[in-house]
Amino acid sequence: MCADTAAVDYRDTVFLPETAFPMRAGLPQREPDWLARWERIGVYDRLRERAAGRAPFVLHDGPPYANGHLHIGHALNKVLKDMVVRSQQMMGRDARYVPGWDCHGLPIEWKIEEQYRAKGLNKDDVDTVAFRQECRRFAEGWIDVQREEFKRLGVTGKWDRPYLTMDYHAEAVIADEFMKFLMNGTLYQGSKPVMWSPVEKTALAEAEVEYHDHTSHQVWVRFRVIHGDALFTRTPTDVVIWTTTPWTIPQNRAVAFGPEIAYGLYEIIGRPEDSSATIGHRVIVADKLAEAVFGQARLVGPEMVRRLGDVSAADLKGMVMAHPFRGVEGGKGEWDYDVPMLPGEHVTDDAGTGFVHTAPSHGDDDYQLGVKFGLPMTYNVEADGSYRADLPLFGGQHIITPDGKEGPANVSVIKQLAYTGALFAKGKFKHQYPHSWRSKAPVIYRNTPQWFVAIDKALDDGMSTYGDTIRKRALNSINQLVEWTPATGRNRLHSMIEARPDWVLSRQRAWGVPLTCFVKKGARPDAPDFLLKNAEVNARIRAAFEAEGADVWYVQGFKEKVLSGIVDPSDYEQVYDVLDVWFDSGSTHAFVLRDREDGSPDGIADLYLEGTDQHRGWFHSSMLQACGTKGRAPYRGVLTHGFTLDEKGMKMSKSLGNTVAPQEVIQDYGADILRLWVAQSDYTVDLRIGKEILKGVADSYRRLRNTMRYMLGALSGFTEAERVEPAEMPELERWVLHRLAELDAEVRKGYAAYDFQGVFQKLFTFCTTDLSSIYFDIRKDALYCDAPGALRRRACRTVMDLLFHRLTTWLAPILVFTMEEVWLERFPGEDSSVHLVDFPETPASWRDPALAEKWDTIRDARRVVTGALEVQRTAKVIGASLEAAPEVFVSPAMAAILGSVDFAETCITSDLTLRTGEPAEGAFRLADVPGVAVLFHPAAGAKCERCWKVLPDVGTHRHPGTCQRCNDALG
RNA sequence: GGGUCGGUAGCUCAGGUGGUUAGAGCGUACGCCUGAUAAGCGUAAGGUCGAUGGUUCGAGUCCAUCUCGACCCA
Repeated sequence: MCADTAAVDYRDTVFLPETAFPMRAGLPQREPDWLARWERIGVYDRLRERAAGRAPFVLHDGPPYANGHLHIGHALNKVLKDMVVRSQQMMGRDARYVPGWDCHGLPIEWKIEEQYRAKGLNKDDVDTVAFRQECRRFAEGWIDVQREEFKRLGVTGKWDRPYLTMDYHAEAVIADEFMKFLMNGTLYQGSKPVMWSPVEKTALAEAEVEYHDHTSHQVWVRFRVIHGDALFTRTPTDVVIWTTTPWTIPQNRAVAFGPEIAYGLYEIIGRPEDSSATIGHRVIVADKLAEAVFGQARLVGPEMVRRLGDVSAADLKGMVMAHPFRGVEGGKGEWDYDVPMLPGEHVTDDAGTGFVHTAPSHGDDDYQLGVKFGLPMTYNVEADGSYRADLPLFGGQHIITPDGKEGPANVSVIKQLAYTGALFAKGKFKHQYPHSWRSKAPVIYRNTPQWFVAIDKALDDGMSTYGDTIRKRALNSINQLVEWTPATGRNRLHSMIEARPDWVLSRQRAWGVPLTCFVKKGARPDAPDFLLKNAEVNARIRAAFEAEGADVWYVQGFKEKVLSGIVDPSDYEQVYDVLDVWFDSGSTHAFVLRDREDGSPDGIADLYLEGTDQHRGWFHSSMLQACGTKGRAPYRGVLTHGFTLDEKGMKMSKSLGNTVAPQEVIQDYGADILRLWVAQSDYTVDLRIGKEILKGVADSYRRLRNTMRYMLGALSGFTEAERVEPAEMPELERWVLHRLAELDAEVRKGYAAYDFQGVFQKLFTFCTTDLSSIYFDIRKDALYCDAPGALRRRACRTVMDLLFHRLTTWLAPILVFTMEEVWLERFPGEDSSVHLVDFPETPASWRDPALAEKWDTIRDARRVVTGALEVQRTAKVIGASLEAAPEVFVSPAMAAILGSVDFAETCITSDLTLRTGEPAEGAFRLADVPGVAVLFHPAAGAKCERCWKVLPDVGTHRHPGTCQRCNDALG
């Protein structure tokens, strides 16, 4: 070749990949366009039409609370749901998804009250209906915001007609469901202490209080033993209790001791000058705490106190004390009852005296002990934090004043204790004490009448297939009727339901569905006619709610309207408590699954999917509710996911500054990256997210995107006329088809098990290790350089087409935007969408395990060849593998295998020679691939200017500088 | 404080009923290619499997304790 003869540039004759599909996605900018497009086409509704007649798959949405922007946990939850719905649809079901919102409840009520206060208004002065309507408008506002945020994640569903717990129909059904409990006899009125804010005159949930430092009074109080062993009664003997809430002393009904704690009997033998202690009196306290307790009363040292002996649990059991105000002047006999000594597991000797003053109306442990031993509840404290007016000595005094300050009650009680001689010691005590979130004022435990559902009451409702009580039905459902993902969910819910007490339904609130019932005036709660149970009344209530919503309950004259003609309205009182919002959401199965045409045929969902916290929440309340009204669980499957944590596995919090907002991820990377993060994570445990993790996800995305892009480029101009039947394909193509058949089964199995991580990991690894590094790499030569009509090239393009259909659809439930982009690049059109198609059928005949095994062997041999080339590359002998023509020494059996395929092509070398003889000296081997040795030789000949292979015949053809194949291809 | 769950390479994850040098992909480093090019291919480094003790011939895998973290309760 003459130096002045410029090499011919064959670049334009090579069939390079051609595609407009950009390497960089630009997801944040472009995703909204696809969303708009889906909305225009009406993808969700169109799928419903097309899927008519298919077996339904109903994922029932757990309603998020309509308050505030979405956080990453919402995003995780909705994306998982979306991947379930989309994959089930594409596997042939009619997968419906009706999103919902939880609308009633305290947080919204607060926001409105806050607005009132800002305007100088008081909630109590405002008409309830007007107040409720403001709450409704507030919820509506956030529903619109959240709906847009959910849609932006690419979540498909019936967004234009979601369900709301505040829909009139929903409110009617919730009331109706409640009345089922009224009618079946499980509803009863009881009372229990709840956290109560005297300032807001309302009960608070644990989540509504915050703990702050607070300085309380602390008192040590003597309870005189009046019955028991003579040892404790013949000489004045006191049991000493310690409390930081002196105001609860008038409500004392018992003293609790710890059965495992060591107690001692102590005699007072000395006293400081100004002490009120009486020499000769005796005191019982826990030994471990004795020194500290006597120290508080300034009785220090052996000259003041002497230990007389042990007091055993047997001594204590059966002991009876007098209330410290027994017989007090002006007490009018109020406290002349006996105070029993009771064993309590909650008592410790870590602090106090080893004895716990028990006021069943003012503490949870106290209440439990009271239930266990039948202690009477007291009703001494009013809603405004004052003692009831007719309480002797203290009537009307405030514990907490209306402006949140301490009232006189504590001091009055302490003075009275001192006056009666029961005050052993007193002081101040700084500790963490619950305060109202909103008013920041201290709260108290206060006994309040509440409505309960008895979960162990036998029911006679004809729905006892799984048990005759709510609890039995729930436990049997958990064990027999529900599939749990992951399996640990079963035990979790089971142990909770097994141990739970009766369900408290009532909240003293305004924004909710009222407990639609009436009580007989003057009747005791345990009287048979206490609750009005009348089907006609119920029907009227339901009809009224259906027409006008639950607000009508609060309209003047409603009681008369629904009761007149049936009973005398003046005989009954209307209940104004509202239902716990968990009852609302626990009833969604009724007004969504049962009542909507896009619900489920039997009113039971195929899947409930929520975070693990919902074992205590929605899974739980839905279960109890349905067991009372349907006799079984409202779901066949429950999937739980973990919580989202920061990169280090720590909880996210605004104060730590480690939060990741979905809006930011979408803005920086796009929703598909967020979805891919979900798919790459193990949702059965807690999930981590942060900068580095997202960067990794974006890297994976780019790798995958390029694989898709290459496929698109390779398929440029592909027509059906090129298609080749598998039987005519080279083995390499048939091996890819085999892999597709394998993957088809794995993908379907994975999606059916909601194993998105497994599905994605398998597909991603396939794209990387099988396609990018093997199949695509090998077939570049054929794709670029073979003549368009060449069988090998046609086979490759056919396989590319089959790959395209499978990969785009298999990945569509995860990467909803990107797969649509890929799909449209090939199938543009106004109505075109990957989301309108199913996973393609993959012929079982593509499976060829023998071929797969053979290609495993070939790939092992290939690794030895590449290894040998790598040595030469490092030694700068060659650069590209096409510069080599190695000699490969193998066994005859291996030679038969390698000889049956184009092994040079497989290794991307220009030539290759198989030898069955003894390997040459210095041949390259790999330890884990025995029986294969490779001796390097440079390829002989010249580099074909078109295909870059180095071949001997280059330059001998009509087209200068080409090899035979390229010369022919050029025509 | 109680119940439940989890802690395997920098990251995301595999590792049935205990058994040879603990795997994959990504990332990193280095090299190649420059006709997938803000790409592609190859090679390599990287893990006392949260810690300690125990059962066993042998433990990431079983048991106990501890530790860290999460959720739900108190």
